[in-house]
Amino acid sequence: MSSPNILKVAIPSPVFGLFEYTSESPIEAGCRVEVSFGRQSLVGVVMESSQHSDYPLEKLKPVKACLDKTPILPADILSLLKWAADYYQHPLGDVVASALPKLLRQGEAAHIAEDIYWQASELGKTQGEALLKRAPKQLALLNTLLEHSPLNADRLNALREKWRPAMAELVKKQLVDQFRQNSLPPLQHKAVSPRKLNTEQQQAVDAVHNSLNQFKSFLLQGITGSGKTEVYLELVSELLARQQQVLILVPEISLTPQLTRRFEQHLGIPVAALHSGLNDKQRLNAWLMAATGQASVVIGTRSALFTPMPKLGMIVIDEEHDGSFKQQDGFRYHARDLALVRARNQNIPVLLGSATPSLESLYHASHKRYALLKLRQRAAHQSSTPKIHLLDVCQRPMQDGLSDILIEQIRKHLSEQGQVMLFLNRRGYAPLLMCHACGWSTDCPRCDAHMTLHHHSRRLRCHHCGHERQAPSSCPECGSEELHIPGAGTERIEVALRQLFPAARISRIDRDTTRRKGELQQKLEQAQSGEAQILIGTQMLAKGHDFPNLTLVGLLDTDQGLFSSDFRGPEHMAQLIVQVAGRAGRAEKPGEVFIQTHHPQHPLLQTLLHQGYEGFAEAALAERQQALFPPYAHMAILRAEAAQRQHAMTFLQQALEQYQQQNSAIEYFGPLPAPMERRAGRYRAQLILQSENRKALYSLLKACTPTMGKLPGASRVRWSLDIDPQDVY
DNA sequence: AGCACGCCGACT
DNA sequence: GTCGGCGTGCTC
Repeated sequence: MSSPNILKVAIPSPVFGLFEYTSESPIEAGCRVEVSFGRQSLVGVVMESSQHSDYPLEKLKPVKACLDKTPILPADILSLLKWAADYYQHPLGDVVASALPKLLRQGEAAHIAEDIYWQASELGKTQGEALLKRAPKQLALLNTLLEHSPLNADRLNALREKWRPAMAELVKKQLVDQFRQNSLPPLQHKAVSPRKLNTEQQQAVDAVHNSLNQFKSFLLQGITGSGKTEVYLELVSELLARQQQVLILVPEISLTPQLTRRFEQHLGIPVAALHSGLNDKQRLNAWLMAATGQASVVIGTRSALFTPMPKLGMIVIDEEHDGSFKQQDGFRYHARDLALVRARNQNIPVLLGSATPSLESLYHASHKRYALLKLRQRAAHQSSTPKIHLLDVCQRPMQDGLSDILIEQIRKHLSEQGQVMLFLNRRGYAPLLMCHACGWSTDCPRCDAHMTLHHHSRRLRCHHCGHERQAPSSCPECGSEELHIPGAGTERIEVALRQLFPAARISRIDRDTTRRKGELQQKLEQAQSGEAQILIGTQMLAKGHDFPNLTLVGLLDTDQGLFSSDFRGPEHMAQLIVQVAGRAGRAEKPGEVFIQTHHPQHPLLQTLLHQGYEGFAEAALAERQQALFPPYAHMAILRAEAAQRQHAMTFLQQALEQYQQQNSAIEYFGPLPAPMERRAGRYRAQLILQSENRKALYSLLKACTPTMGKLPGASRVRWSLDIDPQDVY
């Protein structure tokens, strides 16, 4: 009898380190195993197998079952996950779990589900047109099949509506063959029309092209409308010709469907999309298609970074400055940063694209860590950069957050058949309700925040914890009926606009009006078709959408962004302004942008206006350097929340003392209560760690984090460590 | 995170 | 006398 195999297994549980099990037969790293863990049964992933164990052999349990014959996570993904768990100091089991689709986490078989496919038959190909003269719907469907076949229900739904009755007829007439199979049928590539690239686009393509099959990072900085997507398309097409795969990461607010369609149309191949709109089964299928190499292109949000791709040749991060690449809870990784690690491990290029690159990326570009590729020209159908006006609203007549000048401009642009887009980063009707007689206001009972008034539902809602109640019609403190409604949110703007422009078609796009699935998509299409004349929305309207008829953009309140307490506040504000300004204007219709502010002399606005985003970035980076903020220093935040303020603070104090015993070159700020201390009834505090020496910070955290839970105060708090935090909130 | 064990208050 | 509150500790 040979000695049993010892497996080191990553368990989906918040404990640091691996757990060892025995197995009669050897099991490869990357396979899932079912194991008993304490009293529960869990699905874990084998990370290593060996013949030796430091743990007493008789205490090891045998694995209950091996779920995969071959690894579902290949060696390159396993090593990326190990690296990430170490860098972000997060339990490996949890990290590994986040790389798997839910169904695989639950132990489902790693097979692509059997599906029904339809394909034009020989008869259909030759006789279809003649036989279907009097059945135009069936003929149209048959033509779709001839162009794209074979197709399954998912893809047919994407291409046509109400196709099932016609399909049934076609099958009955034997013009279409129907068959089941559990893998994607061989793809039919359709002819791809060549893209016309301008000089800069071609130079960008060439630069990346010359670095295929080696690790190199590129920052593609292209102003809005300069055709970054064309560059991606050209490169992807080149990689497809080399039989390689491409991974494209996009921000969370769903641009995926548009981009997916565009890639499918231009490349003539199905693209595996991994975004929030999928159900578990679809997600698993898309993941498996990528992992088996059947899907050549994967477009997905943050977590798609961990998709196994055996022939990966390039990674693209679109809108690389976007905050949604950073996970904000649990395993707090940054998909853009990890994409660089993956590309380096696999020796492939990585392309970061943005009109407004993050200051980090510009910093890396200026230190030659990234090659900078610039697209300065707008494509032919685009107009020159729009004209930007700072609108000083001090002392000006305002109506529900709209200044008289802006209202006049809206009127003018509407009369000239232009489309208008207004931004306000505050949803609801008004940020609070206030008693004119006694000063009472609608404070949330569970948070240090006001409850927002929602006019339509006559309710008050806290946007931080979800607490909700009926809006009172008189003051609950003094009974006065004189309730003051200060400030404006998107809902109020919408109401005001409907009164001012009763004939205009107005569409509001924020979290309240796009709650249901597909609603955002539908509203955006309405906006793109020009059906909506005035669009009012929050940030979600700002991301990457093209509105062909848009001539006027208004930013209704920039002041909150100018004085944000977060060190990234100015950067985000500048990116928002540049991104939305870029949406305005076309060749025949120049665009105009109006920025309402009480602080037109603010240096951020002045620099941005006169020196552009690059001038702003340079100034902002100089400020970061002075204050020793990232990217000039490395930062981590230890956060804690508890039912009592003192519990959170005490725990962080204990952690600080533990850190200080290590004697590193680290600066500490805190422990301090969080900027909004109370949220959902819990008190939050934070301890900021900062150092110019990344290694020092890393080894300090590595030494302390795994035992952090053993501190005496730890049981009273929920704590988390955020490496390279996005926000200092 | 689960899920136990464990030692003190108000119920049939 | 028990049911159950959540503090504490462990999981190969």
